[in-house]
Amino acid sequence: MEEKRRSNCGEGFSVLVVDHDTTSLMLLASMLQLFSYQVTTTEVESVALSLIEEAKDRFKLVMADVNMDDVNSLSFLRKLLKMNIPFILMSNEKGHKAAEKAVAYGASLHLEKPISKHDLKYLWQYAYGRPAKRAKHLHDNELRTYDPNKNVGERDEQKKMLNIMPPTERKPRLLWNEELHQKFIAAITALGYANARPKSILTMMDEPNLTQRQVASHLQKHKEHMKRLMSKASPSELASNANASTSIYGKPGFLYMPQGYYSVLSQLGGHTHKYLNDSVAGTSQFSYLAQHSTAGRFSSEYHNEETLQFPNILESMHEKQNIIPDPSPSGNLVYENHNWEPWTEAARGVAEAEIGVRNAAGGVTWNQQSPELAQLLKHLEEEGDACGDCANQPNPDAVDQFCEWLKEAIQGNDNNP
DNA sequence: TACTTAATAT
DNA sequence: TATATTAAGT
Repeated sequence: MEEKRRSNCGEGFSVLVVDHDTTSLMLLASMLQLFSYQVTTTEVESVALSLIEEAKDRFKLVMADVNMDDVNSLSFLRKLLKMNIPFILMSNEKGHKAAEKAVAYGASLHLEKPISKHDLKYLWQYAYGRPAKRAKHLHDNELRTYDPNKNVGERDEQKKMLNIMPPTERKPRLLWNEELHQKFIAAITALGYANARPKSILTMMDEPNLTQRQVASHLQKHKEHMKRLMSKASPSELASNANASTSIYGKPGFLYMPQGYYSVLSQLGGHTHKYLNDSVAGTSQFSYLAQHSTAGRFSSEYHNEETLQFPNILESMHEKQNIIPDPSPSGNLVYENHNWEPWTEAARGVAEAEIGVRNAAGGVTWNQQSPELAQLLKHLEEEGDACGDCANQPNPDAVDQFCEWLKEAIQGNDNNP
């Protein structure tokens, strides 16, 4: 009964055996057949290759006893790796050294000769390894690829063979805590969204333990987040953006600022936002903003009322877009170019949504239904440059100019409903 | 090469 | 779920 169960555990599993020594080749082949493996044999690597090429997916596994100091044999192994065919290396050599060498060349396993039946029973499991990956990691000296699906015995065997530590001792994955994320945001803000590339972000962040890939991954998620925010928060806004325009100061729901004022607003930074929130505390006027900025886990985790990033978003979106007043009599704003990347579009939408405050109906009247801007203006005129703990104080003149513009914007919008 | 995106793995 | 990696394309 034992014999019967053993006899079909390799059922339909096709193995190619390569061994210069005909005797051991035949011996192994017959043992494999005991377990119902489909066996093909050859003494020569080149024949093995042509057999593989004949039917690409035929062999799930290659077992080979090759001379690892031989150039031909090594190129054979390399080709196996390239084709992602797992292979097991066999040799008469004993001990860790041989095994280590074998695995370094990408072998899924090293078997010492003579091969026993016991070695072969679960051979098929090695077909699911990823030799190329394993080999590559070995070269990096960071073996992270234990197969947790292997049973304990095999794992131990592998561990012994490789003389390396278990996965629990691998480096823990990076946690993007708020501080790190803020650093990331600061970097892409400084670079400008349009120029924010993983490499430059990483340089800017100056975090020695951070890798470019990690930054790239985070950047990807960040972009997706911006997109999501955009589609959730203002589903119809892009459409109305495209054609509606009511004054030189904005389209419905939005306030567009000339170039010079972005940096002012940026430098006011969180203070601006905090003021706006505080100043309307208890009113529902800013409920949209609050809802918006805390929607979803990402924002609530990284943003609070004091750390919203919208001025920075505005600044950087401007770098790319160069929004200018249209000199034409219609007075409409135009964009110099329209090649926003989708996610930049999203960032812009978020920023605009937070500057231009919408009422429940989705429209805006700056001075009547959005007292925040008027209050901001009032605040700036009264306290202007008294920015207190503000690290990078805006130029007072710039603030004055901004106030002027803001005043006009409020009135102008009123004049052009 | 460095980058992006989508898909998938962990 | 968040982060990491891969695949495939520019």
